[in-house]
Amino acid sequence: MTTINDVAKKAKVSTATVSRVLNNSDKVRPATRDRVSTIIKELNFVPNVNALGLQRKKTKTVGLIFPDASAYYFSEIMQGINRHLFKNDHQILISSAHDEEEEIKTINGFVNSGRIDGLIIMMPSARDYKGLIDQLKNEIPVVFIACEIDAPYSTTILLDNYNSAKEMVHHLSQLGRTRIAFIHGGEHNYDARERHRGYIDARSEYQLDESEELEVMGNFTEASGFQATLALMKRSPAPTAIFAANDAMAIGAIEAARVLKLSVPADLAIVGFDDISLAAYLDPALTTVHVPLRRLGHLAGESLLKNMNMDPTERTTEKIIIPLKPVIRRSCGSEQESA
Amino acid sequence: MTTINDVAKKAKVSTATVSRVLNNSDKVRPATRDRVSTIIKELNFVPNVNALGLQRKKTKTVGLIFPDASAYYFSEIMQGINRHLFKNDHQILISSAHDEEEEIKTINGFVNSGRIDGLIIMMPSARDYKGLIDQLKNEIPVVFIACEIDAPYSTTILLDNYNSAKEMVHHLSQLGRTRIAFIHGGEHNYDARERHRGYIDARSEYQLDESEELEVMGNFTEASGFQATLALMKRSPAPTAIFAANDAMAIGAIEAARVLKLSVPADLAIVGFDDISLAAYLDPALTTVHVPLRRLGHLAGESLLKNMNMDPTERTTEKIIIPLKPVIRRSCGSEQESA
DNA sequence: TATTTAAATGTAATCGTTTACATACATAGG
DNA sequence: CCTATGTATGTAAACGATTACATTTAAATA
Repeated sequence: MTTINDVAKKAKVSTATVSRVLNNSDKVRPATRDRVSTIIKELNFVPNVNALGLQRKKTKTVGLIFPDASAYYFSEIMQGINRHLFKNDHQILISSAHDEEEEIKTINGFVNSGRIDGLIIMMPSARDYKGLIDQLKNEIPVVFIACEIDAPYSTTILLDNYNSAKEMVHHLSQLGRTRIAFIHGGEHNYDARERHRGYIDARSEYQLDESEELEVMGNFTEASGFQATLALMKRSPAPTAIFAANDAMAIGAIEAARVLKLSVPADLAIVGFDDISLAAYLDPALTTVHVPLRRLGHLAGESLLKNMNMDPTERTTEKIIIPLKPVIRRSCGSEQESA
Repeated sequence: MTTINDVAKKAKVSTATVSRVLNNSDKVRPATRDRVSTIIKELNFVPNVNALGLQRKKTKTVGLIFPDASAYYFSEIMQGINRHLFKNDHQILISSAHDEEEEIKTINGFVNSGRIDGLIIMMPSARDYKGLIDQLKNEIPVVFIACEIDAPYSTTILLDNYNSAKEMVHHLSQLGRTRIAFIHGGEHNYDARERHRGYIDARSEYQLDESEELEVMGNFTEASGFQATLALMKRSPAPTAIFAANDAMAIGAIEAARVLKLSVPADLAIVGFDDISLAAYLDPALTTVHVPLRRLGHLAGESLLKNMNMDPTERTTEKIIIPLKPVIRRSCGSEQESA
């Protein structure tokens, strides 16, 4: 690996001068600058990031912690983050962990090792991280995605799951469905809980059937949506609509309806949440809630970068809630078709 | 940020002793070790990675370069890589770039900056990287995924796209389909090209219709599969089967068939490639080729780590080809149903 | 107890940058 | 031609760890 010394020697200048050329700061005589630049290119010299980090206490790297599961969610969000950070010459260091303990250890390592300048935490299943957060706040800026953590001096980005879920239930009720079932995504997932809460509140607000029988637990997979639907359709009276907490489960539900020889939406309306790219290509096309994942990622990257370039004393606590729009397609039994 | 000096001072020992405790090497008196360890925990001391990297010339970080698109592929593979590396206490630095020029620059930066100890390049659209590869080989170990690069001293992991595509065509021909169309994934994608090659060779090998009319270009999206199918069904005679180069396009094709009031598989068999999780839940369930992405990622991580722990002079050129298995479901018109 | 020997600890150079400060050089003014 | 002044360059100390080598301390031996 070529170092600044190699360049300095070959250019017959001191390392200080090379450094000045690299950072195109100060006054360097044009002739010298050219000579040094040429040699830098000649030797394909790239400054050592460890030395840089040690000296500047900045690494131009942000950490990204994400859960094991939710690969789809993750990759889309990450692409959004990456686009923005790449433009600003920053790198992303990723880590996913299985349990909370591992996560805390990882975060601690990230933060206190001088490895990163900022951190994005995507942890829908987070519980109580108070202690950790207190550590975080003075060190580096943090952005939380889909965590119901009330962390000072950090940014939290949330989807407006609650209101969109309500809106979806409202839409179903407008179409005359009064017995609406819900397939839950998992007790330990923030988004799933919020969607469920919206469902529950809407149910009572719009005076729909409120039996507990209408709620069943899934785990965000097609298979769980399939099983859940089989179970739900054994209730009597059977539900006339199913609201799945995500599209994958809705797809499982549609398949279950097919197996049960039920027509969707005539016999049973089915709606999902996420608007994955193929939702429009299902039969029937799936009514769902569109979640702008790339934009979410973009916002996260943007907010983080902003805070990284800010004096720590000026940082504020920010909460961004992204409104979501239902996408009405055929599976809910609505006549209209919208983009 | 607490440093080794803070620890040393508080424990009334030299930094050398603290370092020895950290690396639990050498002989440190148990009493001293305990005292130092306690203080390390007390101060929540984590060694600075930049200092470590500078000194040890190892960063316990591997780079991962991936294309802008293929989010689904990417996230699955990445999870596979991450699982393995996390266990071995390594971090992943990711970067995606738009064009080849950007990619080369990124790689150059990664390799020559002392940032990473190994590199995984996922670049199905790679063309001619000879120059770059020559740079790479002496620096750090590299694993290529889905690149048809013949790089010495590196590992290349490929899917057996060619043979599986042939097998799929063979299967269709066995079912009596002789006019099989192909929806291409894109000229600049290695996997897509290989699948196409398999299709072409199978077509001639099994004496099927070989008209050029039967090939149409897509771009791996549902929408392109949809459009491609509309176009294909205008040929006369129309194809009796469509082989889409990935599942997303197959889904688009199924939807197109629906619009055209064609029954799948009776009128038109449709098969895909990838076996995404919901393929089994489509109507009809999609016959496709299963691609073990996590395993691919795992293999990549494993191979890279192995090479990183190897004396550079002992490194070999390795090529791993992952065999793929067709998953026969209903969309091809086969009676049998397999896992 | 004095001496040898081994074990524990400390000192200081090193890794590759940046940057305050010191110094050399060039230009202009007298 | 000499000095003043500003500009270009060099010197060396940091950043936070590791580690050869030196030194101190403790244990073992006589």
